[in-house]
Amino acid sequence: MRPTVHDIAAEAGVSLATVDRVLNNRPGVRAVTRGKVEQAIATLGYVRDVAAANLAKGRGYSLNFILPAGENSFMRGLEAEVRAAKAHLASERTEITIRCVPAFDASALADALAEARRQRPAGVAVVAVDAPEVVRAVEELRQEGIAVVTLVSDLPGSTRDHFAGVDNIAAGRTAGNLMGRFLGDRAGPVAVVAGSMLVRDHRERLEGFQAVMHECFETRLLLPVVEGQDDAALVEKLVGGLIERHPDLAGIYSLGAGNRGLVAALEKAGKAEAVCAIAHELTPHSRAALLSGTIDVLLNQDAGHEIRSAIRVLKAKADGLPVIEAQERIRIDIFLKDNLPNGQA
Amino acid sequence: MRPTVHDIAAEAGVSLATVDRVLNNRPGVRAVTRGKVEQAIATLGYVRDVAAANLAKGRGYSLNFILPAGENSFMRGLEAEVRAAKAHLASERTEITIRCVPAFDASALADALAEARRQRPAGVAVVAVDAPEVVRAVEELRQEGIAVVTLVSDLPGSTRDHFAGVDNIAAGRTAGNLMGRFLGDRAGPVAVVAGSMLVRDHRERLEGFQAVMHECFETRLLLPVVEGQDDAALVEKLVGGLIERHPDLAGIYSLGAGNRGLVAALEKAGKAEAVCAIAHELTPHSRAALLSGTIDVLLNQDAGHEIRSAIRVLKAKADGLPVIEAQERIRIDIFLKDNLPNGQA
DNA sequence: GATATTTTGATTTACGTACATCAAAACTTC
DNA sequence: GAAGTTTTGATGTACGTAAATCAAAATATC
Repeated sequence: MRPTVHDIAAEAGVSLATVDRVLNNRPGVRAVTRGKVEQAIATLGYVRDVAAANLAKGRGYSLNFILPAGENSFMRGLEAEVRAAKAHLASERTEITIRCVPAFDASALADALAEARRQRPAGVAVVAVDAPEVVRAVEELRQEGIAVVTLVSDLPGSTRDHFAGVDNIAAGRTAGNLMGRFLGDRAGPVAVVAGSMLVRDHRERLEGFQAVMHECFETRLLLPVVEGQDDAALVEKLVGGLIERHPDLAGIYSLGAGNRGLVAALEKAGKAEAVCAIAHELTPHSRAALLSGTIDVLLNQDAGHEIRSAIRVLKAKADGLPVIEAQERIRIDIFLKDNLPNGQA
Repeated sequence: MRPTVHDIAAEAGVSLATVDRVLNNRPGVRAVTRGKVEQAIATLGYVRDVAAANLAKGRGYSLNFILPAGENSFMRGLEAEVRAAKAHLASERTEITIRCVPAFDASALADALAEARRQRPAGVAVVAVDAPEVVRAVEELRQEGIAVVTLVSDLPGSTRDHFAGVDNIAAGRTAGNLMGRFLGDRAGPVAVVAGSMLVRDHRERLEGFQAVMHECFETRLLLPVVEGQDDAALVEKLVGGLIERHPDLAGIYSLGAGNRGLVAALEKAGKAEAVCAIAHELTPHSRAALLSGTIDVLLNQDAGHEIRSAIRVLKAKADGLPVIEAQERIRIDIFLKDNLPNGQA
């Protein structure tokens, strides 16, 4: 049987009340007595039963998730994962609230954060927009002792407790490495389609991609970046133009959303096979394109992992517990058609 | 506030005892009354507080892990992850016991399973050896209501509750796809080094690799498989021989262990750059070789994820709860030097 | 050595659920 | 409608910890 507080009291030769004072570091215990209790804890190997403790404290965790609204299928997938976690955690004294705000709108996000603060949750997870007013709103949350985790897109310059997302520079480098190797000696330039250079993760992916191309495949011509605003129709038009202007186009790296447009343009031009296409995020559409061969590689961040990691971290921070960084690292999934998971998404 | 059993009783206009009878489906409740209670549960949105319930039940989970002994660094990594989980779960009424048995020894494994049965744990996780006596031992555990999860290597033909490991056919296919694409038009044959064809996961990786090479890169010559017994010295000798006999060797797929030998042979022959090497499992050595460029791709299964998944599943099964298969799928990590995690391992 | 102060003990209640007991009420059945 | 059976209520204890109260003991202060 695991030792309880009673066992500690007996072992240390003190009362239950004193053990409680030591365990919850309340005042009124002499150093000698505290030592005896700590000794007993050590020899018996006592560990506090967190479930019982939370029950006694009447503690619950209330968490707020703030996500961008809109059609972005990755974000909608994220939201679905939050809802799934919410259902699952209902039995574990954890209550989750979801709030959607217009995408890329810093002031709307700052307002949402201010409102979250009024609800005094234990923690807030937010897909950050990189702007000063957002940083300020986060700081105010932190000052009230509310834990903050940034999700997918980080907020440097703030004191957020943690970032639950992938290393986008590494993602871009990975795309560059694969592009360079897949093309081998084949001639022709490589194009890059971004969503918007205003978004931090896109900037970082581009940075990584260009770095590797310059370091390792310096003879390959990189065309100037075009911005598709994560909009399928615009992406299709832009990629169509690229193919027309560069009939020998060898590869395309699409580091934002709007993959439907990318796929449509490649297939209409009959370039599905000839052009090596690397894109981001596994969705039903991108999955189909990977299987058909139009897309050659998909880089992905697992939304479910990000959400569950964010929740674990928020709870730990709310309890003042340490976080195991290695366990919370979100990996970059590389999907070829041969290692696609069978399930949904 | 979340509703409690008391709220249900009040809402349904029955006593606490009746609510309890319904919740834990004990006998002695008329259908009408049961209906009233269920209605109240639905309207109030009651969810049982599992922490409080476990506390009341005095329930704890005792889990047994049975792993292969020996020098295999992947297995030692697994064991380290089990120990880490054990420490972490001490505060959550979960007790983990680890037992190591000689590798590839079916009867020793069957004995260990029989002994585990005597301890009557809630669940057992085991790295299976694919043999009839092991299947029998697993069946006996299952008949006593003990949950069983196979780890890393599955046990088809048994009624184990779950397999926590990667799809090794997909892993082999992935290796084949990458090998074919990385080589492109470069001439030369490809060699495969396995550990032993007696081991199921090695057989499956080989099967996947060969399938893709034949389907998609049919002009590429595949040399006959050599078996290195997961032994670094033997692997080094075998690979050295391959390089001598085939000066134009283009690629090597090492689907087992003994990567140290692979790396040594390639580097001694001055073929570190020329030969495309794909191997399995991220260890300090393979990591270094990936960074230096001797190994081009590492496929990996995350030991920590496998262990934590096994624990979640065992607990769920012990409670008779459903498992979210999508959440428990163990992915195949593909590591290039650009997306290596920073941490340990 | 009397008084003030700090430290400790003993005891109680609470958290939300499980489980047991015994009595009371509601039904069957003939 | 009496006897038997099933259903329901009322109540208490337990799980391991938190938190509070008040009294008792130990120590410090002058």
